[in-house]
Amino acid sequence: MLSERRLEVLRAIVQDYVGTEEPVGSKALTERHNLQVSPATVRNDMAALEDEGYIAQPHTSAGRVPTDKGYRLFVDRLAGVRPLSAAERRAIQNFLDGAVDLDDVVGRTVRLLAQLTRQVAVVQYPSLSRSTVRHVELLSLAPARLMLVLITDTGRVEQRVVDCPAPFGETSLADLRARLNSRIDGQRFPEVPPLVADLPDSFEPEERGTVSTVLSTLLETLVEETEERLLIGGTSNLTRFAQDFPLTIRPVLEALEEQVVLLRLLGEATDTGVTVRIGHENVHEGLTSTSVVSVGYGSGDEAVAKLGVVGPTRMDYPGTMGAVRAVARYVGQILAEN
Amino acid sequence: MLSERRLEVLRAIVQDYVGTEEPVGSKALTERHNLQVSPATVRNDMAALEDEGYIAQPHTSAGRVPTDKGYRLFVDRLAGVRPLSAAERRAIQNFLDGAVDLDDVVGRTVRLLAQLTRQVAVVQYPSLSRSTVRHVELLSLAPARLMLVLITDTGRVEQRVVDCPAPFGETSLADLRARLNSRIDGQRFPEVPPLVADLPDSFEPEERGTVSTVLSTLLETLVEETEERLLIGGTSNLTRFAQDFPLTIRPVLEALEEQVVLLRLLGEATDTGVTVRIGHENVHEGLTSTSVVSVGYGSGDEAVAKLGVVGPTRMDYPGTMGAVRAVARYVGQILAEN
DNA sequence: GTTGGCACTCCCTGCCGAAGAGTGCCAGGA
DNA sequence: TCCTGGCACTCTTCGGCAGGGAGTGCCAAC
Repeated sequence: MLSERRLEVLRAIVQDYVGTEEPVGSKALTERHNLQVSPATVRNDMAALEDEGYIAQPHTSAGRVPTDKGYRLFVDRLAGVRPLSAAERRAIQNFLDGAVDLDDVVGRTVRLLAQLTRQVAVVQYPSLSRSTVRHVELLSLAPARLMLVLITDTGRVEQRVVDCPAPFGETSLADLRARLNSRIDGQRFPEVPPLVADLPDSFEPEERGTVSTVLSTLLETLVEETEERLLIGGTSNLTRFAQDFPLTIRPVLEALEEQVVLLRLLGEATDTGVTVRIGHENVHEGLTSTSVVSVGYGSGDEAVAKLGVVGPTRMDYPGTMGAVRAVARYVGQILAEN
Repeated sequence: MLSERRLEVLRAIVQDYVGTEEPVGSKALTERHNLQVSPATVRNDMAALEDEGYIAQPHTSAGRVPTDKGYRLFVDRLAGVRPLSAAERRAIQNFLDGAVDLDDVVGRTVRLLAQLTRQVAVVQYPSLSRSTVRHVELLSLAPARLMLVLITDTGRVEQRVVDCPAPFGETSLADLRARLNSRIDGQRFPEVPPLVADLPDSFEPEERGTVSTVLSTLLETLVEETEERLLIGGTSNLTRFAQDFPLTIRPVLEALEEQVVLLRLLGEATDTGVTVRIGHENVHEGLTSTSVVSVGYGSGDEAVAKLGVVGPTRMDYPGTMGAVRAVARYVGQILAEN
């Protein structure tokens, strides 16, 4: 078990390294932190921390750098989440309040997050699978062509063109529209299929084909569009850690272009609190030198989507976690208000 | 006036430099290109080209590199647009054919373009200002709350929530919906305002407030959303020219995050053909060492939006122009089919 | 107008030595 | 048992310097 002071030394190393971006030595450490012991003592502690795998030396006779394991300990036991200042909170609120629609909310969120954390921000669109149906609309585009519009409680809108097997009259259309809405309004997506299964039966035989087509398109939309969309921003922040540049940044940019990878990254976030994945804890190869800080957000108690940031393992964890948590909270409020 | 052979030398320099990414000398040039003259002669030609400002030396006793002016001459007079191979064309067609809706079309296009050109791709969503109204839908969400849905001929859907000054009955709603559609269906956006100006007058006094609110929201949407959205992709391709890395790539990434800058870039593209902006021809500071190849695309004869790629001035212009043109053409077809 | 020859310039690489930062270990003291 | 000062050692970094290579510019000859 590590003594209290050794933990303190680790904390100091992490803080200094995050600040200076350079390996930190024993002398500098005693000068900048009020450790009450001499550099020699710190050296002993550092040797112990190194034996345990919490820190490492880039080369003999260089200072120490935290390992992934060291950051993990730091995040779990040595650091809290730094709350944002009142000014920052006001800025978030003001910025998000200006949004006009869902796209705008997500767009603003990603910019805000990138700016606050000075890192790459990733925001997932509110997932359809956990949202509820607010309204289904059917429009006639041509005698045998309809447009299906699906509106969710999070403000998301999906539309599909439906080619009907036979012409479908306006009155039947209004009828179908009304019945559909009365059945599935307010329902969650997974609950929809059984509720509409018998709808074709209540129509005239010659209309059943069209009704079935409409329904299967609707169900397809519900399933397909559970495929989750993402927005990312702030990639230019990657250039801030410019040292081992091309080698580090390339795979990260590539990983960020793959939705699948990102979704899995965010997917690991739990509903309840801020999740941090450090370095090699990220399975994807290109991201082993980055950390991901993510959290769920939603209009109510339950998370409907996730958001987070991706940055170097050498990041300001307390500040980043604070910013991510705060942004998620405000976005949730905004969604709830609409 | 430059002699035929000097133009040939310039073309050879551009081609070699694009291929090798290194300054090209007289000897290598005579070896790799069938110039029929000796290195010494080429040196004379190079000196002349340098006097005219078409090429430059990074330093004394290095090879020559094309200047922006050199690339310009190359693009304008020395190179054509390289058509894509049949296999490439098939690949484009297949890839785009799989798209399910407008978002998907744009998403696929940006990925395709990035992959084909191995550069950063930018695709503008079909602009609302040149599209026509296909349908307007009004839904009642609550007694005094409506949702306005606007569907365009390019398949784009915009929605807005409207808070009404007074409750609005279902029959009035249907009435308003019908009148709106009969007036503006198929109209271009700029033509809409005069067509609906007198609509409130034909309603009962207590309903006029709501009708006006709906109309102003509609007009706002038409104007606001002429604010054009963009999708970009393939930023990891920026890492391919890894030499003067952090300095070059940083401002480019920053520029790419600013919609305004990108819109202006694409906006310079003419409707008719592929436009190329080389190096300093781009006004934005961060993009002076990049070239932009862009073109308009649309479902008919007229361009409804632009797309293009951003890459180093040292790029394969004929191939890039060919790819951009081909992709634009196929996207236009896809849009026309829907 | 073209060509071969030749001197010159400049970059790149590797090598060397000095300086600096940081460590590990040891012996002495509380 | 733990802390401390001292000291030798290691390793990186940086400037200076020489050698090799690539490419040019110019000149005289064809």
